[in-house]
Amino acid sequence: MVIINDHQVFKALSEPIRLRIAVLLTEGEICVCELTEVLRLPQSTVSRHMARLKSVGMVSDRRGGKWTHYRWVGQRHPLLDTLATYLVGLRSKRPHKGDLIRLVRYRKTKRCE
Amino acid sequence: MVIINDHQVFKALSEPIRLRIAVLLTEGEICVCELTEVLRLPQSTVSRHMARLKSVGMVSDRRGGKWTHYRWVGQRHPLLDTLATYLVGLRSKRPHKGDLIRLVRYRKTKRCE
DNA sequence: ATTCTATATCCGCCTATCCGGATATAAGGA
DNA sequence: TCCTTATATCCGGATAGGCGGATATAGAAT
Repeated sequence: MVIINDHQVFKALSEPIRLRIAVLLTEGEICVCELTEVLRLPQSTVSRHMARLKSVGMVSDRRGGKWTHYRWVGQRHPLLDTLATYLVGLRSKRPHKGDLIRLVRYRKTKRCE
Repeated sequence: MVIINDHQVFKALSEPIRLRIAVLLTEGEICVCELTEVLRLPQSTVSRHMARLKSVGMVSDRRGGKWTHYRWVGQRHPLLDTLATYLVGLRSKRPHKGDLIRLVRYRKTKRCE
C-alpha cells in the first residue's frame, strides 16, 4: 500500500495528458495500447505517464497476456474519491469527450485480452 | 473573469507551499505578511506563490492600506468548490494544523488592517 | 527457435519552475 | 519630505519534468 501525498496527486493531474488519462480511467480498466491510440501519442510517452500515476499510487496495474491493464484505485482514499467524482463530470467536455469516442471506436476493432 | 484551466489548478496545488496556503485560505482572507510569518518563508517567496494562485484565477486580492488581502474565489466554480471542501478536511492534519495555530497566535499580536 | 506484439525503461535534450536576495513600488506616519 | 512597512517583481542559478527515439524485456504465436 503506497502512502499517497496529496500534492503528488495534484502534480500528477497537473499534466494535461495525465488528466486526460485520468478521465479515461473513470470508465474502467484501460491498457497502454488503447491509450496510445486514443491519445495519439508515442507508446513511450504513454508508458512514462502511467509509471508516474502508478508511483504516486493513483492506479494499479494487472498483467493480462501481453497487455498491462491499468485501473484507478480511488476506493477508500478521500482525495482520490473526491477527484474521481469530479473527473466523471469532465467526460462530456473537451478534450475528454473526443477521447472517449475514440476509445469506444478503437475497442470495436481490437480487443486487448 | 479568468477562465480557469483544471490542470493549472492542479499544478498550483501540486506545490507543497501553495497547498498549505490554500488550506489557510479556507479560513478566510489572509495577507502576505501573515503568510510570511506562518510559513516562515521569505516574503518574495510568498508573494511569488500568491501571484501564481492569482494568475490561475484561484484567489482574488484586495488592497487595504499597506496590506494586500487574498481570498479564495471558489464560489460557482465546480472544481474550486470541490477542492475547497476537501481542503477544509486537511485543517486538522499536518502540517496545516500547525500553520493554523501559528496564524491564530500571530493575529493576537498584530492586526493587518 | 524465431518472430511479432506489447510494454517498460534509458537517454540526451529542452523547457518550466522553484529559490531567495536584491531592487522597485506604494501607502502611511513622523 | 523622509522614513518605515508591506508588497511585487527581477534576476541568476539550480532542479524537476516533459519529450520521444532507441533499446530491453516479456509473452504469445508460428
